[in-house]
Amino acid sequence: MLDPRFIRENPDLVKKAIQDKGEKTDLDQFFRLDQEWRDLLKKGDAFKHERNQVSKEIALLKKEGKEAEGGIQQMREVSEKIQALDGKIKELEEKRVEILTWIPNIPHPSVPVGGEKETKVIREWGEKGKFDFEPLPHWELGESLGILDFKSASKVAGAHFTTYKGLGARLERSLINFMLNLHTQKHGYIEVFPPFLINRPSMFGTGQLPKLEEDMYHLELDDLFLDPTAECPVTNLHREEILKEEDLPVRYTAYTACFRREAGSYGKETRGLLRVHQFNKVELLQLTFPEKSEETLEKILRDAEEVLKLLKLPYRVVLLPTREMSFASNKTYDIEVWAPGVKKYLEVSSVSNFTDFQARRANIRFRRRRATATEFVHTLNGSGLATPRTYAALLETYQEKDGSVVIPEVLRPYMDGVEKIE
RNA sequence: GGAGAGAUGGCCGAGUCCGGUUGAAGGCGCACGACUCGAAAUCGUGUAUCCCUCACGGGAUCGUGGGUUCGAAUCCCACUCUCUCCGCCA
Repeated sequence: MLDPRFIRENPDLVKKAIQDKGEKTDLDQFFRLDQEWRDLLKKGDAFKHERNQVSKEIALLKKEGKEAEGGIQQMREVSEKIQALDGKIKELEEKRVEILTWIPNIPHPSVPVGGEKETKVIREWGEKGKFDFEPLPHWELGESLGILDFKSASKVAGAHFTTYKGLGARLERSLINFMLNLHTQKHGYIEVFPPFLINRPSMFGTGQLPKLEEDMYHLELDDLFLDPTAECPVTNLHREEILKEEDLPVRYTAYTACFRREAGSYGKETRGLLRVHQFNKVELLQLTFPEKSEETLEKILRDAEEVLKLLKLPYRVVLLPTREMSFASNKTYDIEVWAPGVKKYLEVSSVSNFTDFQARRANIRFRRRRATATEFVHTLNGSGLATPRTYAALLETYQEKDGSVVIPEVLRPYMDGVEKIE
C-alpha cells in the first residue's frame, strides 16, 4: 500500500506506475473518494467536538445536582447527525481503502519499463557443461533412477505433484539443510520455522490479497490459506509491531513447503519438477532501514547466488521489467539456473525490495533512538532457493552417460558421503 | 469439543460491580537533566498510536465488530485470541 499523502502529492508518478505495471486501478476515482471522505470527516469531527464539549458540561451539572435536560435534548439531535455522517464516512473510507489496496508499488527508476522482452541480464556465472552425450531431462533421469515418482504422487494428490524416494528424498532434504546451514552460519540469518497456514489479515499484509486469492489454496472452513511462500508467514511475524532501532535489520531464513494452485499457467514449462503445486523453498527475508534497502537487495541476491556457486551450477541474474515484477515489488532480480537437459534457464529465485509497501499494509514500524516519530521498515525477501528447479538442474548437470547422477561435493556430508546415485 | 478465567500504553498492572473533567493511577523500562573525576545509586523532567489541518487546533482508539445512552475502558450481544482444567488425538 502506498501512503495516501504520497499519492495526493505525486499523482503522475502513481499513474505511471499503474500503467507500467499493467494494472488498471482508477486513480481519479480514488481522488474523488478521498476528497469527499476528508470533507465529511471534517464535518463529523466538528459535531463530535460539540458533543464532547457539551457532554463535559452535562457531567458537571449532574455532579452539582443541577438540571441538564436542555443540553441532553440538544445532544440527542447532534448524535443523530453524527451517526448519519459516520455511516457515510465509513462507506467512503472502505471504498477509498479498497482502491488503495489495488494500487501497486512504484517501480525503482533503474527498472526497465515494459514486458518480458525488456528483461535485462545482469550477469552470468559458470560454464555451461559440455556433454559428449545427449543430456536427459530430469524427469527421465529421476524416474529411471527411481528417485522421482510422478505417477504415485498423482495418485495421491493429482497432476503436478511429486514423490521423492530413497536417495532422491535424501537429496531433497540435503539441499534444504545445506541451504539453511549456509544462510545461518555464513550469512547471518536467524532460522525460523513458521506456520504453513496463514490467515487473511496476514495475506493482506504481504500483498497476496486481494489480488492473488485465486492462486492460493484456501481452507474454507477456517478461512486459512496454505503458505504460497515463506515471505507470507515470516514477514507477518512482526505485523502490527513497532521495532526498536537496535532490532534492525531483522534477518530471517526459513524453510517452508510452498503451495500454489498455478491456476491458468498451463502450456510449456510444466513437465517434471518445472511447475508443481507443492514445493520446498528456503527463503531469505530482511526488515531494514529505508536508507539501507537498496544495498540489502544486493546482499540478499549475493546470498542466494552463493548457493548455486557452491553447488557449481551455472546461472544468470536478470532484472525484471515493470510488467514482470510483482504487485508489491519496487525492484526484483530473478536468478535462473541453467538446466542442460531441458536446455533452458529455470527461475530458482526471485529477490525483491518491497520498500515500505508491505510494511504499511502489515503495519510494521520502527522508531529510531531518540526519535518520537515512527517509520515504516523496508521489507525484502528472496528465495535462497526454491528446490524443485534447483534439483532438476542438479540432476541434469551432474548426470553421467550411464544415467547416474554425481552428488555435488558440498552436499555429500548431508548424504552421509554418498557420491553418486545410480 | 466441554467448563472456567482473561485481553488496558514499549512491558507489568489499576480502573470495569455503582457509565460522566480517565487517553487512562502506580511500577518497570527508555530518553534528557542534576549530583559525580566517571559510574552505580538517588533526585527531577519527559515518554502510546493513528487520522484531518499550512498551522492553531480537532477527532479516533482500552482484543475485533455491533448495540444501549446526551455520554461507554466501564452496560448488552456476537466474534477472535490467550491461559487453566476435562475430553479427544499425531
